[in-house]
Amino acid sequence: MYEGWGLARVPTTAIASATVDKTLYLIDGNSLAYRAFFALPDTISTSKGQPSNAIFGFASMLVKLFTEYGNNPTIVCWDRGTSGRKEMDPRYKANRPSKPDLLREQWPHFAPIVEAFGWHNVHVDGFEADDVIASLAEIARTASDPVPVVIVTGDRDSFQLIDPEGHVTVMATARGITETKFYDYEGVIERYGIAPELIPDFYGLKGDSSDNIPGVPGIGDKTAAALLQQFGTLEAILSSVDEISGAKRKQNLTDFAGDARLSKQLATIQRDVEVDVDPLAIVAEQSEPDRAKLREVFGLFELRDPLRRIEAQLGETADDTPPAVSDTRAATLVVEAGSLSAAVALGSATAPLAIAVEVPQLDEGELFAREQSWSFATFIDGETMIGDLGEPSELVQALGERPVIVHDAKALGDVPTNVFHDTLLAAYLLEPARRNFVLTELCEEVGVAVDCEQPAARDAALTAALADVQREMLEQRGELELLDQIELPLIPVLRSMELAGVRLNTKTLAEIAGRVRSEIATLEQQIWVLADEEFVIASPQQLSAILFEKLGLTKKRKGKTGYSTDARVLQAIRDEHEIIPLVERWRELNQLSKTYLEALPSLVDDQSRIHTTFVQAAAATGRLASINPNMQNIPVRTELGREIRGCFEAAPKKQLLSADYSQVELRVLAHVADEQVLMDIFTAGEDVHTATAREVFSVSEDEIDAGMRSKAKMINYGIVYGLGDYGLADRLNISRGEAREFIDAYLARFAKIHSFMDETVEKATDDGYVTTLFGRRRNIPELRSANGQTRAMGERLALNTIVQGTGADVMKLAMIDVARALADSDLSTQMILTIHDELLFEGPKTEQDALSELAEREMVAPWGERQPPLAVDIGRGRTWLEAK
DNA sequence: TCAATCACG
DNA sequence: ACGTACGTGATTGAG
Repeated sequence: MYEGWGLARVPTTAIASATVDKTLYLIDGNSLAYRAFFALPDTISTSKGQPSNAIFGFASMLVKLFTEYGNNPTIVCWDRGTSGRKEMDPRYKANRPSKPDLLREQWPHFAPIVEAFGWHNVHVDGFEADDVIASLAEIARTASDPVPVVIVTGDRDSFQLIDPEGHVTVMATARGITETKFYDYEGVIERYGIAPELIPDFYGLKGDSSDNIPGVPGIGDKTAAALLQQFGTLEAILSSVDEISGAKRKQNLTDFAGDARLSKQLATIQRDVEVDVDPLAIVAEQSEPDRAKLREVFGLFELRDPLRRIEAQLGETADDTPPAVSDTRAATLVVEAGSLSAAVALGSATAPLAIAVEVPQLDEGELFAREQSWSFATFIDGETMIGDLGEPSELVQALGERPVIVHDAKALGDVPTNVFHDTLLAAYLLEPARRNFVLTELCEEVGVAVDCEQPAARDAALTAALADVQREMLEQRGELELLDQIELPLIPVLRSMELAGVRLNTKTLAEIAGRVRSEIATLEQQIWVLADEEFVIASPQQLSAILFEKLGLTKKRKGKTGYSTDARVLQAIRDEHEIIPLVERWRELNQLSKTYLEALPSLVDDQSRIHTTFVQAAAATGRLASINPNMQNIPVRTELGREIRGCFEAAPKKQLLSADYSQVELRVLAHVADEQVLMDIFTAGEDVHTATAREVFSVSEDEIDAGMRSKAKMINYGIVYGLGDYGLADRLNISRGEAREFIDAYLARFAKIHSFMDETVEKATDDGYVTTLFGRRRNIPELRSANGQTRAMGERLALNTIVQGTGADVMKLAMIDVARALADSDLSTQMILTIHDELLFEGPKTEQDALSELAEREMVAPWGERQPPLAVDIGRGRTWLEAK
């Protein structure tokens, strides 16, 4: 038996014939399509929300065949009814559920994929794919000059077609679809203990539940194989029942002999079906894949990786077919070298000019790019000009007020004054859950291509063409305004915050670090003593071995690799052993030490300031992300965490001011659900958690204790995240029933929230997506999953995306307004950080009163007259800790 | 490269 | 039978 796809494992017949003859591949299309569908999550879908998991899996399989076995003559066979076998026994395949809707939708698209490879689709009315395969294989096998055949399928009954001469072998999908096993004659004997031609007898005895073949009761894999080994065939077994041990088994074989014979017939694949293609002619012909069609069909379903793989393979075959071009304006490009000023003067001064900068490729071992190694290009109306730069900011400078189209404007360092369109941000709005936004890939997907050798010129032309397509798509989705009014104006705001940075008191931080390091060392020794051995505390596997096996503590949840040792588990077993509190403390200190105390000091500039990078195209909900370092998760909750946060401070003679929205997400929820009770709570300026406790527990204000408030707080957060009773019970340490009662009480008291949730889910399931109050859209393919758990996830995503996303929209608008207001004022204060619902400012103390007023005003402005109003809390101080 | 863990909102 | 609240990024051990 051969495992895997490796070329080295192709049966010798295939290798020997590769130069002279060719191997015929016969693929069971139905089997592969079904396998692909069930092996891959049904949340895989195109950016338009079309399910594509089966298409992806099916195409991946064909790509694998092509790239690893070469372009062999290939015929994909499809079912067209089961009538032949159905007439024998109406039970046959009777209990098979009909094709799932999500698969049915994808069904028409398999055949074109096959054709794009230059391969053939075949079906015969009244027969299943394996009958057609068998008949074709028979022709190939019995030809005067036999053609080797490889059958590709997920169904085991095809094994009966394997011949002892090695002409016919089976490549069977194993786990998933990408993994396969090769079976030849010996391989089947090894696996089943019987020869391939006895497979029908085998199924006659044991039956096949998936096809509803009855078989003989009480006989499974093992017995069937053993009996066949002993007696040879089903008939021989049935006529020698007397020799078989076991009264019950004897009886069954006698009583169900008819069923067994019928079952064998049902499992026997027909080899004499008339097929109107000649496999030998197909072997003789020399078909080639249609590159353009491959790009088209793969592009249609956004099969990026498979397309890349097949393109790489085709590239080696020296095919010089130019890429398919749907955008003719960009098709021909005359590259001209020019001066910077000439390049930015292309076209009319008010028309958007596309630009691209070529990043210098560092040679191996080279740490810095050579000077003058940046090149750039500008493009408009088919005209392009290239040139060299010292750095990108020269180009940005020269552009002045000229409207610009660019991919990732913020990455240029200096942001052009007038960014008309950013293809990165547009792509993000179109597919917010996407992870990579590579210009050339985005272009390929929408059918935009440019024939041009010069990289910068090509990218500039691509950017221009892509922008046109994107603006049209955004317009149709109602998201163009979101780009023009929010994402684009935000770019320079973010860039100036990145440049400003935050000052870190490295001296204080170093003191803390030293203290923590020694405590960690002490803890480590104590933990090792208690464990009676030295081990890597940071390894969950080793820790779990110590805690749960060596010390025998109570195991709680378990994950994929073993028992969980996370904070909640440790807290639950804290009293069981004195090692636990030490581990908990070690964990806290080690985490903070590694992530912050040790890492941050190396990131400061000569002003002792840290500069993060805000990623505008990261979070599926519309929020910003912060990297290198992440300034949005600086500690604050624990004592040590607060000490660390206290190390972020204002520059000398300056102060920090923090302005954060109070409960934005709950306010957004109250608004979008139009829930009057919740709106009233906010309008009255009440503490929302206390008020929620009052409403949910039906008690008066003065009966509410801290415990009730914290429970209400959990419920409030839970609602925003889409909680279930189990989750709430887990967090509140109460029974599931009690949690259910709380949730029911909440939804009864805030009835509009309940109906909003129901209506949102219903509409989102219909549409396939949700939108925020400001029109930001996110596809939720999970809602149409056949899996209930996945659907439940989709429901939570739908709700949460509206609330979290609307909050993000509001904050982005606020940042733009605040930045504009600051620029229009005579204040020197700078906005330096954004942490989802908080803005951090740094400036002279004398400006803080004016700043407070400005920040509050501009932060609530985007919300307009909506109810309930938004509220902003403001704090001031030398350090971030004091200001919060 | 992935899973586990934990920092934040 | 299974798994259980949304969104991120950084670090680490292990395969």
